[in-house]
Amino acid sequence: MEAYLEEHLRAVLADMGGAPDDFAIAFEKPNNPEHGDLATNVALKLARHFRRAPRQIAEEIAARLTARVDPARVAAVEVAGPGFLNFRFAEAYLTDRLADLLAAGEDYGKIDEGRGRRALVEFVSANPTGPLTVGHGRNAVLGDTVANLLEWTGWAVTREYYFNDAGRQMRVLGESVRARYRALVDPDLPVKRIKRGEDDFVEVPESFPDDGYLGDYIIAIAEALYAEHGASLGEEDVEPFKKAAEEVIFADIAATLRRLGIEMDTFFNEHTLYENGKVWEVVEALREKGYVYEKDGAVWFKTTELGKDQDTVLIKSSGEPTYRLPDIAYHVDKFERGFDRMIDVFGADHIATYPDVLAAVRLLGYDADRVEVILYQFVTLVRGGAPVKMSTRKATYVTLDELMDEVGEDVTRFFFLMRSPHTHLEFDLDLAKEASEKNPVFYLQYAHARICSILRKAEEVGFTFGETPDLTLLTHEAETGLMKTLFELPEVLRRAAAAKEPHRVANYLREVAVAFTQFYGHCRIIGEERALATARMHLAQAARHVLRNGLTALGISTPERM
RNA sequence: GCGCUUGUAGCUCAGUUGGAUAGAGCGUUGGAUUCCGGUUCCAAAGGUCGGGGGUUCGAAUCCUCCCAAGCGCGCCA
Repeated sequence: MEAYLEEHLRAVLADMGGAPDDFAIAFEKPNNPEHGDLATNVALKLARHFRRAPRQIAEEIAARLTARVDPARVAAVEVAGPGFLNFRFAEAYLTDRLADLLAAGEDYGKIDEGRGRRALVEFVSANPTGPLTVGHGRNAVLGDTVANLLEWTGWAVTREYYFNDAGRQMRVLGESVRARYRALVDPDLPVKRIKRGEDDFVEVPESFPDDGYLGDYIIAIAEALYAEHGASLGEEDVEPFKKAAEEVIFADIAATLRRLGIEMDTFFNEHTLYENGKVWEVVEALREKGYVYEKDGAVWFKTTELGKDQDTVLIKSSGEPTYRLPDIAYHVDKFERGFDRMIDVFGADHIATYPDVLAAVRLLGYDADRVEVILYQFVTLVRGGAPVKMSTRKATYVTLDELMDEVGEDVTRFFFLMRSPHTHLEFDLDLAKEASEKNPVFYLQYAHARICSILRKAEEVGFTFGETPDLTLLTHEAETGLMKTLFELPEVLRRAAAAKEPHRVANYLREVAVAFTQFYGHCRIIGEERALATARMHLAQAARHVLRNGLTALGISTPERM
């Protein structure tokens, strides 16, 4: 419709003496229904160009446009306010689109904008040092849902998890397990106390690292090792302990993700970047460009020349790279794999690192604009009205699994999605548990279940989808209102995907549910005469498709009964 | 001190490319319902869009200064 109107509008403007060459015509959906179905401000924009009052220009455009457009599509062109042009759609246009929606069914909302192009979404990317926490949850759900949205808009998407199992973190993890294991082998070994928080101490074996991981899962891993190997594990080598911990923890992470409906396509181990030499190639390439130098035995990246106030270290004087270097090499690898778009999801604490990575990638000749970052603000967990400090190492966290146990998988996903990624998310655990019955996700699922119930019942009393409906019977305000809301789905999904903001879909679905309940309140199906009932059945079915497709894109289930 | 993000109703948050009377949920108050699912609906009250200045036909939205909060600013990741 917008393309149709734009075409005629441009023709009209040409007749009136022409608009500037680069003149953009924008349409918007008015908030106020009295302002029609679509509006444009072209007359306001052109006031200066034509040197006439906007209102006067609008009148002339409206008159010329009315003579051109097909009355079966556009019922009215009106001038309002300071010079807006408001368009009112013809009923026939609505029913045609409803038929299209019903024909598309479970594919309604899919567009092929990204057809033939490949996107990589990298998310979660937590090192396997412990179970996923609430903080990871926002990352996981955002990444997966953005991937879904890209798929709905035609992209071929790869979901990737990047991790490092060779660094210091992992060594400490192995040492933590080993210390617990030793205590099992010899319960009489001396113990010490580690401070976990204010007046909160934990008793650990003496060989336990001071910055070790205190979670109970470490003890469980040690117990499993003891059960399997007895006292036979060589205690000097930390490797078997690390390996065992990594395996167990990764399996746990994968299970948590699966529970959330997330299936990764690839797991990328940072280690491969050392094995294939990519890391050193990056250093040399940057050195050739003149952006690398050595000082104090370390290798530095001249980020000051890129606008930062300090240079950054790529390789420590110990010879060990900092995380930044493999990060750069990793992104180079992504480019070499030929992705058209690369999306990184990470928390606000990583804000400082990615400009370096992008700058390096750009220096190496890649189009850094293809790398997009979803930077989400932190989740503050609130329990009993007070914020909970969370640390994986100190095991003072709430795991994602615990959260799902408490509020359910669908609520967990929806909760992380209903707000813009760049606002701080206050997660009140007590409220989340207690309010589960009035949680917005239930409202949406309930609307869907109710539609299913109505359709079941309608079929029981003899109405059927086999009959071709006469959709022109749908003229009630609640019916046309519902239709107009339903038709927004493709555009909402497109914009949500483009902006990488799933919360737009969540907000929209609420509008759909509201529009449906209004329809439900005013228009009955069972009890109406056959033709009208059949038409309304189809409208309800259309609402069901939209709710289902939208919720599916968000990764949320759509039960037929609740 | 510098950088990024945020500041909108009592609370939690939407607000698209600068548009018309700034919206929703929760909460509060009042009301509806013999009904296809009461996990429902309707209505009211509630606003200095953090503050000042600027840009223009028009600003919550863009620019600038100030205030406040979160995060970051390491040869940790």
